Amino acid sequence: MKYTEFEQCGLKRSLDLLSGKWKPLILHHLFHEKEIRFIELWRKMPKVSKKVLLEQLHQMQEHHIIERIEKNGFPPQVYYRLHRDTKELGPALQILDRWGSSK
Amino acid sequence: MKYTEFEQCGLKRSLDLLSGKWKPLILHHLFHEKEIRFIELWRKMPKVSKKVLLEQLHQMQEHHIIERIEKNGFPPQVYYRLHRDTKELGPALQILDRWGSSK
DNA sequence: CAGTATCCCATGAGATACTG
DNA sequence: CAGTATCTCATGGGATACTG
Repeated sequence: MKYTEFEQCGLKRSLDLLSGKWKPLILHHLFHEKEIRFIELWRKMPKVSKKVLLEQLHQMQEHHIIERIEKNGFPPQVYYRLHRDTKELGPALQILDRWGSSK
Repeated sequence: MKYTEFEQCGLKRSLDLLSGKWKPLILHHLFHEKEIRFIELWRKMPKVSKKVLLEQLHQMQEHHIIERIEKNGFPPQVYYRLHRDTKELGPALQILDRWGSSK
């Protein structure tokens, strides 16, 4: 994500990081469940292809918005949860959630 | 903006409405200045084409995020300001602004 | 189960010129 | 000054099949 002199606006940065077709939904679920297994998350979002859901998750990992936890064994078990820093956003996201529901 | 059964999440709705390449910046300016003339706003964002800036503004109008005020005369004078409802977002956007600056 | 590899397409946004 | 009209292109995301 490029970040030039004219885009040094924290708000833009945040919205860029949090937007994306499925990221808000992912956040929504992770704020409710704390830790979700990949397959569970996928089931809650039936219209995304696995590829795209993984893309979104990987981007969010890169940006330290979520964390990936792998538990060894077969079949593989992978969980996702919010990153520490992201929890600060709780109050903000709640306001947005309410505001968005009335729009 | 389509809004199907699987996307009925206020957070998604909000982020969809507020994101867009230049919308966060527009919000940033309007939260600081209350009312800005189009040409002024454009000058503060030198890298957008007029067409695109207008597109973003018009979408934000449609979604009742901002208001357009036209003052008669020639040359035309058009101002933009936040819509009432949008001001509720102040606290949320501030959190996001701070968070985004540290990312 | 979790993740990759391909191929395809719609849409957002850039450049530029024009108008009332 | 504010706004429209064209044309162009990158990229985000969809469908599907495959792998460790």
